[in-house]
Amino acid sequence: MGTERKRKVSLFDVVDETSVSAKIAKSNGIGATMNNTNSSINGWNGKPYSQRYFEILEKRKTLPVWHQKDEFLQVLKANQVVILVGETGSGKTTQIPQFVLEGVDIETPDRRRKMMVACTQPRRVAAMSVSRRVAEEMDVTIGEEVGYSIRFEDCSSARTVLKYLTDGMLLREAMTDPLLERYKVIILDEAHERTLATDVLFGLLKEVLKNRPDLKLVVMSATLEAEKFQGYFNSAPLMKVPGRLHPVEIFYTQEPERDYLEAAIRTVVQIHLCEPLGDILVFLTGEEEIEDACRKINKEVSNLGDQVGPVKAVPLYSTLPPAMQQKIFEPAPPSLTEGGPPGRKIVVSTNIAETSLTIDGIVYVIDPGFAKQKVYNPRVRVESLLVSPISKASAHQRSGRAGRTQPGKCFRLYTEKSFHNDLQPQTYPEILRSNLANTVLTLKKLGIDDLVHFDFMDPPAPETLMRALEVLNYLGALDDEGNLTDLGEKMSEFPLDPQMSKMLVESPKYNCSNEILSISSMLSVKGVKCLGCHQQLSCLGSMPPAGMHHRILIPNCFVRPREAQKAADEAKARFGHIDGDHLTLLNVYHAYKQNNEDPTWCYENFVNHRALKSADNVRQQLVRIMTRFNLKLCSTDFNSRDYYVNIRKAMLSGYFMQVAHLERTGHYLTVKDNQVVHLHPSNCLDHKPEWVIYNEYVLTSRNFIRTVTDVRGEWLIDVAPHYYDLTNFPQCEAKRVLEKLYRKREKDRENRK
DNA sequence: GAGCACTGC
Repeated sequence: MGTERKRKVSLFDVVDETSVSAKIAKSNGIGATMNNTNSSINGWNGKPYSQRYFEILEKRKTLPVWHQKDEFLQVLKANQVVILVGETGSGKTTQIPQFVLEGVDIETPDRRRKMMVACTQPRRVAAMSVSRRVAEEMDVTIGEEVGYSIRFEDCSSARTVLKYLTDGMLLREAMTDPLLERYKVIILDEAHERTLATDVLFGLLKEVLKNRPDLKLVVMSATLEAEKFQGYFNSAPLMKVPGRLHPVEIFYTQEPERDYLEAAIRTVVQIHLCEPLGDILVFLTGEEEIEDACRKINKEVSNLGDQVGPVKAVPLYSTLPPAMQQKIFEPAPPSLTEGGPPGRKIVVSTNIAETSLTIDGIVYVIDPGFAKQKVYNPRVRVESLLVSPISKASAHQRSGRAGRTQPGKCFRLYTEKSFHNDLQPQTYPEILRSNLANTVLTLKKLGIDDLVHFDFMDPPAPETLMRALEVLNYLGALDDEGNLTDLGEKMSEFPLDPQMSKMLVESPKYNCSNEILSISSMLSVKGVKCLGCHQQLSCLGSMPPAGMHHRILIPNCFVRPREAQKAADEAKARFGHIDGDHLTLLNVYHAYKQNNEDPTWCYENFVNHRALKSADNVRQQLVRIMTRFNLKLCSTDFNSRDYYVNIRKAMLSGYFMQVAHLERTGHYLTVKDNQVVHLHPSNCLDHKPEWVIYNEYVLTSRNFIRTVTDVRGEWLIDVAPHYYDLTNFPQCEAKRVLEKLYRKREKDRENRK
């Protein structure tokens, strides 16, 4: 205990910088080489430094983190794990990895190859853009000494010494390289976001560090949670880097607000009337609410007459197409009259503006204190979205958005008392809010056998883990002892849910892996709903003219513009397969390929070209994995009666736990769980099948099952007899039907004899 | 006859 305390304190002691850097330079190969060679030559690629390098270097020297370089390297040298806390603007994401490269010896006995430094990011765009920036700072070509790796794109080479990658990607790498032996230092950035992948990496790295004394870990985080990290990593030293944000004044309401939407709009108008120039950022929970608020804001302000400056309220949410998202970067509208009051831009956004997207020029933030958050109910195995209060950390992050370019103000639409008493300190980490079937499969593949004693920073509910183990056991990925089976090994390699991976691995047995690949890919692309005209969506046209926004719906890949609903429905009907939505998706994919992936064809047929292109991309990745396992790519003859039957049976091999039965009352009940569900109205069935297989269960205005296909009761007992074992089945109508089917099967067998 | 916080492999 005494030594730990001493170690922590020493971090904040004044360090004699010259002696430290001298020691560091002496103690390692790279730093020494770089210091000793002519400073006009880049030690990484042997080329002379460009003029730009020195220009950027001057800017780098002004970053807060720059002044703690020697201190950081000293701490890193003395410890295996270092926790670094730095607020926005400290420069930690770009600079710390470069410091590491200077201070740590990455040479290997094989002089031709060096070890790497990895820096993880929760988002792809960040991995890409930060690595580009750092390559520029180091004056090297992106993809050479500095690279990045994200799904579908590995921009790195044998020369790469610093690699930015998504946290999910590092986890994938760990599956083939369990000790992460290519890396000398791993930096987990944005650790406070606590993504599922980061949380799994925490536990995994804690194990790996024991077996790799030469490996070092740097955990970088933005907020208060640092002490929790410190506790988790055996009192690793903590270093703090100041941020560079302007001060933000916080205001609370005197009384709780009954209607936060109304209060938010009222606050926007008040700011606009009373506060100096500067743009406003409003946080709301979802698309519908955001569009509504934008309309109301624009209307209310224009009703105030021309004594008041004009406003432009722009929506921002992830499913808005990129071209529409660009609108948030347009300048505020000019004053209506010469010398009249100036205009103001108002961005109304979901949580996307909290972390993923930064908008400069925001001076005012309005925070009603809510966000839609994923919750998982292990009992019914359903994930759903709930509007719930945000955490203190989240509120802090939101207010910080007001101080990026100048001092700002944040209006919290709740009382100060409520902030202190009601808000949780941190957002519940994702691992506590998710279905963990896929995570458990990954952990098993990573060699973690004892999940109960795995060192999670926040252990998930035992019931969630039990559910995950149960699902994987039913799927045959784990045996009864909980060990990974050969099937499970293969399944874990697919970047998909276990049900879908199982269906893919089994599909050659049903002689339809080509078709199952297409369906899986189509199911993997998310729907895009957006505003704008049809032209724009089809990727053919440009932005719609101002004021010409129509509401458009695209479930999965289908486009349905409000002004052409009938034509769109007719187009969809042409692809429709009466036996179900999965088969309809297959038809769309086939038609897309037959028409040479032509965007014009997509436009004419009301399908989203972008979605199909991305499905095709996913498909190629899945094909590569199938080929690696020697899983046959095959199809049943299209003219055979079994063509669709085989596909539907193959689907059941993975989704036999997602089946609903039509009761005599006319309602569907999910099998075993006996939940009342309704076919989602987007389905293309022309009848109500007795048994349906569904892709997802969504809780919205009612319990819906979405993307459904007709299956036969007989297939259930053929494909998944272990799950449809009636000795372990709740009393219900479905059970009685299945009993009959089993009896019929018995009789048939006797007759044949 | 309805509706999608945000990521990631």
